Amino acid sequence: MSTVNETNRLASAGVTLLPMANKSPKAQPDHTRRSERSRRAILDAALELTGESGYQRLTIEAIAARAGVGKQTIYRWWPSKAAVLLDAFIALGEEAAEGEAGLPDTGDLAADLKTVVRATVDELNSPRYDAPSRALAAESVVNPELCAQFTERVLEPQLQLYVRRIRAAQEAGQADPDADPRIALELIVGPLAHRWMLRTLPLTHDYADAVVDLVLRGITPR
Amino acid sequence: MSTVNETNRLASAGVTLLPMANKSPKAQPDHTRRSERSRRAILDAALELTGESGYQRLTIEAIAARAGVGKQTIYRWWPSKAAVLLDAFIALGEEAAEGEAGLPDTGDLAADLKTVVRATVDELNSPRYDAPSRALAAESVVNPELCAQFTERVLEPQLQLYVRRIRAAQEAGQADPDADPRIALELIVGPLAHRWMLRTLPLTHDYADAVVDLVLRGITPR
Amino acid sequence: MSTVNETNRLASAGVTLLPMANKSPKAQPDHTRRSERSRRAILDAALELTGESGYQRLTIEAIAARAGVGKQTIYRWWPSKAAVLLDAFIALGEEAAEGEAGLPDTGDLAADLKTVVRATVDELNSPRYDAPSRALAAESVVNPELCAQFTERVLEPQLQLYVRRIRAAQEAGQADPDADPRIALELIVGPLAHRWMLRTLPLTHDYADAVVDLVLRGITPR
Amino acid sequence: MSTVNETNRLASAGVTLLPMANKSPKAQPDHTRRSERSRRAILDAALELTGESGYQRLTIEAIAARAGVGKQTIYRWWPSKAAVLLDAFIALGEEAAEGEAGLPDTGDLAADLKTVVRATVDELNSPRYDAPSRALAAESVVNPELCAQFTERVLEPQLQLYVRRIRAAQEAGQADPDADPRIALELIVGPLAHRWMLRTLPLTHDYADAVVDLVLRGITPR
DNA sequence: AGCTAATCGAGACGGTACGTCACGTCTTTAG
DNA sequence: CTAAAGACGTGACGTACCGTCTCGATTAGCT
Repeated sequence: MSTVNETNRLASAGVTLLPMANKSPKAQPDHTRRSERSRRAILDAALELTGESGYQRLTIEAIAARAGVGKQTIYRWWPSKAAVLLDAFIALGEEAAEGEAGLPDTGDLAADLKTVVRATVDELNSPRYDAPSRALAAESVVNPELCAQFTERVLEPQLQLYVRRIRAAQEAGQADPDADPRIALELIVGPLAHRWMLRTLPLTHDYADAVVDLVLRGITPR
Repeated sequence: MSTVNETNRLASAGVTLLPMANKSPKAQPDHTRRSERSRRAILDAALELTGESGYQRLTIEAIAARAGVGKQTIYRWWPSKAAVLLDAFIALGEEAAEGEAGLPDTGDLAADLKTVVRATVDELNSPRYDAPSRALAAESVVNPELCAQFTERVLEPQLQLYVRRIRAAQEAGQADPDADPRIALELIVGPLAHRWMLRTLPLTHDYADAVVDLVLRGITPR
Repeated sequence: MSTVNETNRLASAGVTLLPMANKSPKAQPDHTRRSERSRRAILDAALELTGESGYQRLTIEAIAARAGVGKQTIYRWWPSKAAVLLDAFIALGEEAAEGEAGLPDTGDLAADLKTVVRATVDELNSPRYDAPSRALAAESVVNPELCAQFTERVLEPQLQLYVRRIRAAQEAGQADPDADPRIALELIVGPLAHRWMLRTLPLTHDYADAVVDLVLRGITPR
Repeated sequence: MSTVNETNRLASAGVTLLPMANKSPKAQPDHTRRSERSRRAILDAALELTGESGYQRLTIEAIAARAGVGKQTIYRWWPSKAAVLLDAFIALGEEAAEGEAGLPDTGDLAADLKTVVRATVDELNSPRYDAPSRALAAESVVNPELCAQFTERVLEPQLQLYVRRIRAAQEAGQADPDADPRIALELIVGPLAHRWMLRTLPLTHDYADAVVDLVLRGITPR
């Protein structure tokens, strides 16, 4: 994952140590010839297997077998099972998200946040998303490279939606203009993530509402 | 880990399926004969190795080798490397904590919380604690049994200290008596955990202070 | 076994490295205090287990468990599982043999040999003796110390009975006085053992008779 | 080993329990891709190690290490260390035997048999052959599957040479046509094997000669 | 009859090897 | 050239036994 991207970054920046030998250690495979069929099969298999028996028991060999694919085809395009799962998870998100514009803006910040936050709670509690997202979260805690990819491609785009919605509220005079939207957002997302990850207490709509209420009380203009 | 406790719980509750055969599958080893020397060596080795090369590369075999111990001695007393590390981490905490009474109570809730929260930030940023606590957190995300142990033995005791301090503030009239201390606490701890786990942004004293301020604004009596 | 005997041999030969310390490495246990009950239980368990699952799967731990005995009680008195089995096998033979005088002597050498040889065939084919005697034979092929014990205590006493009977026949003029009884005996016993050990062809009474006939034709006076 | 052959035998005989599922438990590895280099290294290592420290102390791990090979490469092609050693022993024999036609036939049966039998004695006494052949013999005594392979691939081909030579002698009128060559042969080979295996007395040329003489006296035409 | 020393059942311990699984690399054959 | 297939060297897994050791609790044999 990092390997692929770093190499790409370097290559596209024209950074090569040897005149015509940017293939020296390991040439990048030719993306134009890549089999889309295999790619989909691999991502699907990774999601299925993670759901069936968990990330710990997920193996590259099992993915290859389930996808009807040679192991090398996985190693050629991904650096680790975590990277496969990340791509699979993103693909999963894209299916669902189709044309999602951003957070709703009805003019009522509290209502809009609760709408979104309840949806997030439902997603985290749904079996379809639970296993892969837990896997990616856990791996991210312990694997900085994967974490960077995960936050960059999945998490931050989501968080920026909150930032935008809160800024809009500030401009509309519904929130204290001195409050830092980033911190406000983390006060909403952090507690939900905490309950979900460490299972301290059940993650419910009521809890989500309470969190939003408390935070909004903190950033309401006085 | 959970196995041990559940078995004990069931046994002490008189719940046995076969009249006198609660020893059938695998008798518990005899704790009175346990070698304290080996136990310490194992916990120390687990911490050292986690610090040196990370949890992923941590191996039961390496722990055994470093500790000068047979593998079976580890498997006899712990069900997984995660369980070993949890015990090691708790032992590590006990050394440091010696006679720690609870959160300070100077009468100024904001100041007291900031004191504690800054200390937590320092601890999370210290190399000594970083590797093992990340490992346990990551494992907990994905392993409910370990998670239960982790929250029960490490996390919740800490969180209860916050609950007590906030209650004291409520009784002293410094905090809204209708606010739920549990939720307030999670609004403080959750965001810190989120930044630490997913490395979205640096985890600093300033951030901690800002979180505390925002939350306190939410529960200050009006 | 070898350990025990070598120690004894050295000790009785007055070979000691330290003046009064022939107990230095490992004192012999006190035979007068030995528990007969445990000894029997161990020998019985060894035979049973060998019969049930074969010598290869026989373990000291299983013997101890079956016999209701500590492992140390076995290690105290025997140097190896082969030695245990040898003692067990000898005890088994003694039960059967009670007061057996030697080979029959009806005056007809051929008939007498066939009687004995058929009985041997039956014994080798009986499940009771098969497993332990195969185990001891196999071990003897590969373990000279055990082999020495096995031949000295089991095999040779049997073979000497043949020698005596053949000598008697020579004195009675029924066999060539120049023939070597030892070689004659081995020509009878060797082929039976060969068939039994390597299972080349079935070991039957007819085969035994044919062997005896052929050998006797070789040593009949001309 | 036996598994492979039996499966093949059954399959080629059309004996299958399930219609098209003779691949269910574990597909045979692909013999065309087998590494000859590894095969040789494994067989050599097995012989060396058996010679150095005996069959009992021979381990699959040691073979793999010495051969510079993964354990799995051994387990993929052989079911046990005994099977490895059998193949190694056969390879050893093939080197020596190159173009060996059979027993010599000078017209003098006694002389020819003594020539062969003395050579066998020398071989059994040579350190090069001693350890592996003892190991295989011992294992065969106790392991019927290996025994079947051993007799089929090593022992019987040798024995058949005797049968042919004795038949030739019968046809030439030098031996009793009524004598059973198989039994005669076993009377020669059995005693030698017996002395060698159980070390009752030294295995010498003189003994071999005496055995041949005695047997021939039994089958000489009267 | 009481003392004392060895044996006993039990089983934890440091080890070695087992046979299996999965890794990531490499090679072969087919398209 | 990619892809499926899968053999290979490597290394960790969790288990089974090894032979040694340390624990009370018998249990003799000798005062």
